[in-house]
Amino acid sequence: MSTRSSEANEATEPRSRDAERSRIAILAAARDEFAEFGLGGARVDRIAERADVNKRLLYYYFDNKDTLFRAVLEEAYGHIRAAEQQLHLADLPPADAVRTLTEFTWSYYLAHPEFLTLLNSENLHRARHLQASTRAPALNSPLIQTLADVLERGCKTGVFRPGLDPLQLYISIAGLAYFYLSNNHTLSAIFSRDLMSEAARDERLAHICDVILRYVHKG
Amino acid sequence: MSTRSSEANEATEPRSRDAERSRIAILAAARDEFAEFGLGGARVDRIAERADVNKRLLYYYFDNKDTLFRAVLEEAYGHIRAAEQQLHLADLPPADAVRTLTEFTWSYYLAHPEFLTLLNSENLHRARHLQASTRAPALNSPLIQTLADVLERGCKTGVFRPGLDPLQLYISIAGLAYFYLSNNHTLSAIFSRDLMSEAARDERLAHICDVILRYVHKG
Amino acid sequence: MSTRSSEANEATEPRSRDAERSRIAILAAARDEFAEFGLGGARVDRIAERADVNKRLLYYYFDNKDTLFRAVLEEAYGHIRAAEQQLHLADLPPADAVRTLTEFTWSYYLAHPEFLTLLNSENLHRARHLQASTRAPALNSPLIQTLADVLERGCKTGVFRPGLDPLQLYISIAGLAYFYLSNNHTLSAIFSRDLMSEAARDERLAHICDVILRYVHKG
Amino acid sequence: MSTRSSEANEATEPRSRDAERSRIAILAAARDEFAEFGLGGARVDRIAERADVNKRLLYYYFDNKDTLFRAVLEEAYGHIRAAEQQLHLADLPPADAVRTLTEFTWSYYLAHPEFLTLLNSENLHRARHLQASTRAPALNSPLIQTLADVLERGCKTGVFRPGLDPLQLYISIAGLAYFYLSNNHTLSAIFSRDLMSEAARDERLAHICDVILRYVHKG
DNA sequence: TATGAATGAGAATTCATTCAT
DNA sequence: TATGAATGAATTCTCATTCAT
Repeated sequence: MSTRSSEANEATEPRSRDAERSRIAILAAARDEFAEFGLGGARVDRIAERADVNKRLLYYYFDNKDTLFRAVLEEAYGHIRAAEQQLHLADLPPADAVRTLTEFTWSYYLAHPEFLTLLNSENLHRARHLQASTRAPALNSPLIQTLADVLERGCKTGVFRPGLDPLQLYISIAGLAYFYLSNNHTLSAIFSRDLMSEAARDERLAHICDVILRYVHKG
Repeated sequence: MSTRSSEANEATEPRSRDAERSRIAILAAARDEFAEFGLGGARVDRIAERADVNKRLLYYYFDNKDTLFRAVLEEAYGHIRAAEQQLHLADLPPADAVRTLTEFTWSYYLAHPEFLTLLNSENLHRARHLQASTRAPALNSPLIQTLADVLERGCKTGVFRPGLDPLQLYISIAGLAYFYLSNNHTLSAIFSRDLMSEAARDERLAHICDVILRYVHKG
Repeated sequence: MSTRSSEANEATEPRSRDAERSRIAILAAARDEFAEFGLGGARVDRIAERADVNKRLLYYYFDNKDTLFRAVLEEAYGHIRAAEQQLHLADLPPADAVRTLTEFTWSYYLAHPEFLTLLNSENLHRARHLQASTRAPALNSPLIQTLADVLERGCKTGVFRPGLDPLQLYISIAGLAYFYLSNNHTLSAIFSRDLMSEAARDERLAHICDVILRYVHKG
Repeated sequence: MSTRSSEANEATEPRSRDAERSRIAILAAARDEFAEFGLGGARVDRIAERADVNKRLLYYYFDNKDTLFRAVLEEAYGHIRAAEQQLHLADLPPADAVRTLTEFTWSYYLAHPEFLTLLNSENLHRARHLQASTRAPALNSPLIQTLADVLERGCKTGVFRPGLDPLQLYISIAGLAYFYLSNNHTLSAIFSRDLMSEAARDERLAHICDVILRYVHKG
């Protein structure tokens, strides 16, 4: 991200490099800890340990546990938004765009389980960290607009039904993947099935695509 | 159970000394506390306060916080399963049955937000309380079988597509409602919209029904 | 002790029998619990459990934990004193009497490890239960007088040295056995040896007898 | 370690912030508390008070009460072992060496009653702290070897009997002193005598020396 | 004589955070 | 920028004991 300073600079600003490294280590450690135990269950001591920095340093960079959680959250949102941008949905035929988004959502959640638990924690706390975030507006998914455009294109070309709401659709795409993955432990326990086997996962993705595409397609 | 004294007497009784009542009060208080703060954030002291019983009594009836959480969880599952049974889906035409289940799921989650947060907590803990529960197998939703029957009936009468998987369908119905309600705080924050207004809620339910019914219907 | 009532009596005093049985069960359970965990570590709940009586009953028969401990202690002393009486040292030749007492002391401690831990507990508490005991004087070992007689007899017949102090001798006999058995765990740990194997125990007893008899014997 | 400020300054320093000093203060306080009340009866709060440090600090330096007890135990053993080394028994004539060790043991136990109660506590807990101690092997009394050498020397010079076992002898020397001092409260209560008066103590030491020396001497 | 329910005081331990350098 | 030492306020849980029948 930040353009690393040249070696010449290194001599003059040796500490800024370490500083940045420490910050990043702390954030990564905090993300893992919060993801694993939730905000309430996370331990500041463990975060420091994971980051291999002195606990006091956490408070130097971040004011307190909540601020740190907010930073982790912002980064998590930033990360998925950046990935979404890479999909370039606007360049795809409408049906491909919807399928691509659906598959991406599933894959992202699967690859980033921490994102799900972070969101669960934040919702338990009524999104108060997000509300306190100045970066929150920037986290607003521009995807909704992109998706709106896709739906409109699809409608005009006659492949999609008219009147589709991009926000509802987005939430549905997310929900179909999120619930399965986030609640997989209770679901597996209740239904005595392994929902995370490769076969089960493939089956679920196919099902989700089926649900979503049938929903948007005309006729 | 015990012959409760008349209502007139009840007011003057110094302390209940009614085991069953105490147990129930504790469970209800614990459910509320766990729902509001999660397992980690819940405070035993507050549960006792909410239940208006001596803190020590919690440990008399339940061994510890985890056991109490498990009891709450078992009761929560028992409650929704009982409600599901009341739908009598087997007695309805297939399409009505699917719509009824979808609406019920939405309504139940809406009326019982504690169920969602309890499940989130349990998933954060990898369903370890459920796994320790001897009552877990009984919590297995018999609904899946009922739903399988509904789908088969619908298929035979030509209104539903063949090859539908009841478990996938059930998870989708749940997921479409769950995600919206459980994550409403972050979603509202990110999209700067009030997703819980009556209009928004009605709209979401309509959308969900639309998604599900289009998915199951033939053609 | 108490002459059990005849069957005829049983009908008229059925409860006194159960009562006595409960008392005895409590005492036995308390003895085991105190022996295993010490006074501080003993748990009233566990004593009730061990005795298979309601916890409230402990307080019916004994006022509190300390009183119960005192009763256990008194019984323990009474038991060893009674056993000592059975030795009939006065009827034995002096040397035999000393050896018999030494062997008995070792054997008794070995067979009644609870006696050692009870005494340790009581000493940790500066013998305050014993001081509060009205039965304490009766626990005074009449053995000291008997031993004094034995020593005098031995002295007169020329087998023992003159001037031996029966109390010192008694304490030495006890100490040589007590320390080995009471501290066997730390000794075993420190010296990496199993001091409680049969061979080790036999060896110790032989050593103790050797020490004591050499001490009392003339020349 | 850290250059301690002058004594003049010491008085004005608000809080020590001297790790080593805090650790030592805690250990000393813990030793006294454990000695007085046993492991079970000791209170973490009181230890902190005695040490004049924040209770939380105990957990900073020692993980928990058991670990603290182990540390106290290790130090207590280390202390007596160090003192034993100072006796230089190898440099004394055999008979003097045995007498010196006997007198030292008595004196040490008399001056360090905490050592006795600590051992009693540890034995009540079946030496589990010692077994968990990595320093335990180092606590193995090298005295046994020294004593073995003394006995051999005495045997060769004809003053001691052959075949004496140094471990048995060591345990006997310890036991004769230990029992009298550790159980002095119950013994005093039972025999209605003050066993701790100066005269009584001198008498006991003389008796012990007599017993031990008669045992080792030839003829 | 017996018992299930209830409790206040206190126990060890945890935790986020600050101090002092 | 970094850190070891220190802390107050909880937090879960325990324990002997009493209540009410």
